[in-house]
Amino acid sequence: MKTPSNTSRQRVIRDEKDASARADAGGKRRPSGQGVRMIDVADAAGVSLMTVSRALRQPDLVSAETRKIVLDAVRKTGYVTNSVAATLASNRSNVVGLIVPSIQNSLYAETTKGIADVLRASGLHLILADSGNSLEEEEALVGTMLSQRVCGLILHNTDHTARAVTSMENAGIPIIETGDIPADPIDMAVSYSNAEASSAMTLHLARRGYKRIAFVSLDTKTNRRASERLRGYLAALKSAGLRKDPRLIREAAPGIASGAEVMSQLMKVTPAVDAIFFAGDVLALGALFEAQRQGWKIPGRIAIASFDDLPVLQHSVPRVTCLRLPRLDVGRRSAQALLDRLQGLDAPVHLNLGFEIIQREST
Amino acid sequence: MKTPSNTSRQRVIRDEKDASARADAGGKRRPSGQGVRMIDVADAAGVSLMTVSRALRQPDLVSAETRKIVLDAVRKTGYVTNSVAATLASNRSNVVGLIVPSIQNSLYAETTKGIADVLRASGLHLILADSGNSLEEEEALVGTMLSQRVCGLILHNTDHTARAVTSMENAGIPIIETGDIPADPIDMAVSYSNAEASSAMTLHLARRGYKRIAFVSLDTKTNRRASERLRGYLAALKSAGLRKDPRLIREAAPGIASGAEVMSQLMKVTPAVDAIFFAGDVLALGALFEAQRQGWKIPGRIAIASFDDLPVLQHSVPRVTCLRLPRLDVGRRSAQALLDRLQGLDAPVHLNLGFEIIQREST
DNA sequence: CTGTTAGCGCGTTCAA
DNA sequence: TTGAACGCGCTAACAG
Repeated sequence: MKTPSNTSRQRVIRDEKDASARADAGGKRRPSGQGVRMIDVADAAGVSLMTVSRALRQPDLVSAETRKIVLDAVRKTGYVTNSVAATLASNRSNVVGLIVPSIQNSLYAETTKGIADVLRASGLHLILADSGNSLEEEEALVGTMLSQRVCGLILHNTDHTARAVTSMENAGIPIIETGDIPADPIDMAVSYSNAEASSAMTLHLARRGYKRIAFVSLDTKTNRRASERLRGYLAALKSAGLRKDPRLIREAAPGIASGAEVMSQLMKVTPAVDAIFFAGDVLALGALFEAQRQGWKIPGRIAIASFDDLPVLQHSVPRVTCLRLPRLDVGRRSAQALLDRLQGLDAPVHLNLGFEIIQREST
Repeated sequence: MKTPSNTSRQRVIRDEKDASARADAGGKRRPSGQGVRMIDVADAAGVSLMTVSRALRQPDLVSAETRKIVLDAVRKTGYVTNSVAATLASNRSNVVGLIVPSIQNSLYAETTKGIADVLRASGLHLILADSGNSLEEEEALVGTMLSQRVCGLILHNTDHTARAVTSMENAGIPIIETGDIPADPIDMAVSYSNAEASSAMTLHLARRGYKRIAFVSLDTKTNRRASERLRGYLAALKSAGLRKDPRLIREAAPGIASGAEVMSQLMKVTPAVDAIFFAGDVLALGALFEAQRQGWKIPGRIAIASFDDLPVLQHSVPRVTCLRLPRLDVGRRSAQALLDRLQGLDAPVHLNLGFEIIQREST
């Protein structure tokens, strides 16, 4: 994405000012809370260390007055639980690992949010990392997360290296895969089906009378979600009795500019195209802007549908027909399944949360 | 944001299928890697535990052949470092805490990405949480992160409760604040100045000849970044010799729909307005769509500028004049400053990374 | 209800 | 270059 050529830049401020150093910048601040151990609290309260431990973690097992004395001592000393030591001693961790393909992508952020909310309500925390869509990177991240002794792992991906799979199988913790319905899940899966959703949208377009429906996605070779969407599209074409036209099937790099480019190309190479299904990223948005620029009426000249129901597509001109995927819910349910399993409950192993088609002005 | 009334929903699939339970769903998988301790590797390799520890962490201190034997044993046993125990024993942690106002907001995601990348390159990990713009929630999160013994903390916020500040001051770890230039930083700060940026954009609009410049932001009472932007706007008005008109100053909820709503209101109540500076969130985008819908020419009838240089504003019709904030860089530099401090270097205490104005078609 | 004892798995520090 | 003892700060299990 280059800066548009009609852009003039005004550099207003562009310097780094090292503010005058703080007196204590070297880092010799008094760790008045850092070094306080549970035993210090116990001494301050005049009780044993175990009483402090109980007062903090199982208050019911301690008498009300003792509890008060202990909590006062905690406040006074500025004690902060050391959950590293707690994890080691109890062999029970309270952090969950999450690996997403890209931190920046708002779609994953929604799932992340759902996960974080549910976990926090149960006192668990989240370690987040992104694989940059690389399986090798994912493998490395799985390793470091296991080394952190996470109590569970959630992956927004269903393809993994053999070694990553082995590590996870051996880890003895709940593993959740999402982002698609895996053929052979490692442990549990919570998602929607990309193939089903893609097929449904294609059929929806066919039902509305479109005959030459183009399909645009991200790279199908390295991205399972993209290839599943292509599969769904092709299946739908067949069942709708439309013929497959290779010129109408495209792959695009992520990004708005890329969507505009593909749109422009399709219109030039195959003017007979009457609908385009953008099955990924923000491609549909770029196409929409390109159409505005060129004066192509949507849906008069060309119809546009998108895979994800991005907020911007709900308010654009025209509003864009989309699939609505339960991304937030996928996050919540994933976290819940993980919690259930941790509590020994029989958590559901597979969960297909489905999707909806949102018909709007663009088709 | 309600679903537009012209939307018809087609529920295509909406069920949860509990797939037939896995044979071992109860969770009795063999933890063949989980229970492997360093001592087991040592036994397998016929060396002492310490030799294994060295072979893994300081390979140079071990002879080449011993190293090979140990690494083979590690592979054979499926050993995974227990960094919980390592942290406790060495009193040195390798996770950094990050608290952002909202995980879903892509603006924060960019900074998060910059942080994650730099940290990973140094073998550190990230614990992420969002405060939901609540200072109380932030205080709680600071507590839990300190209890995890993070080796550093990054906050995308410069306002904190007194107790949160005290905790952080006492923690004895590097603390980085960002999102604005704090008047009295806890430790280090890496950011741009919201007031400066807002002022610069307002002056930019004035210089281009706009006389009645409206200002729209998020809630200035609870959001320091918003109030700083308002301050910058007011200062710029004064220095440009424009008078302040209360009807031209608005606050809006976050979201595209909200931006459209404010745009519509401003045009109705004060038709003389000739430019609007949307100082937050995706408000400018909503305004843009509203203008498209109403047929108001941009910038002929009304000019629009935005605070953040969102990708969508770079490709919209028209392209929107924005401030470009170094969000990715803020993340990278924050992480770097933290790393420097951890290594005992004299890291810069304050860093003002500045900003640029990107003049585009909308003004 | 409270205290005591014995580790959790590893790194530090020393000695060999 | 390698090994042995000790302890990191806390919890589990039991005793009182």
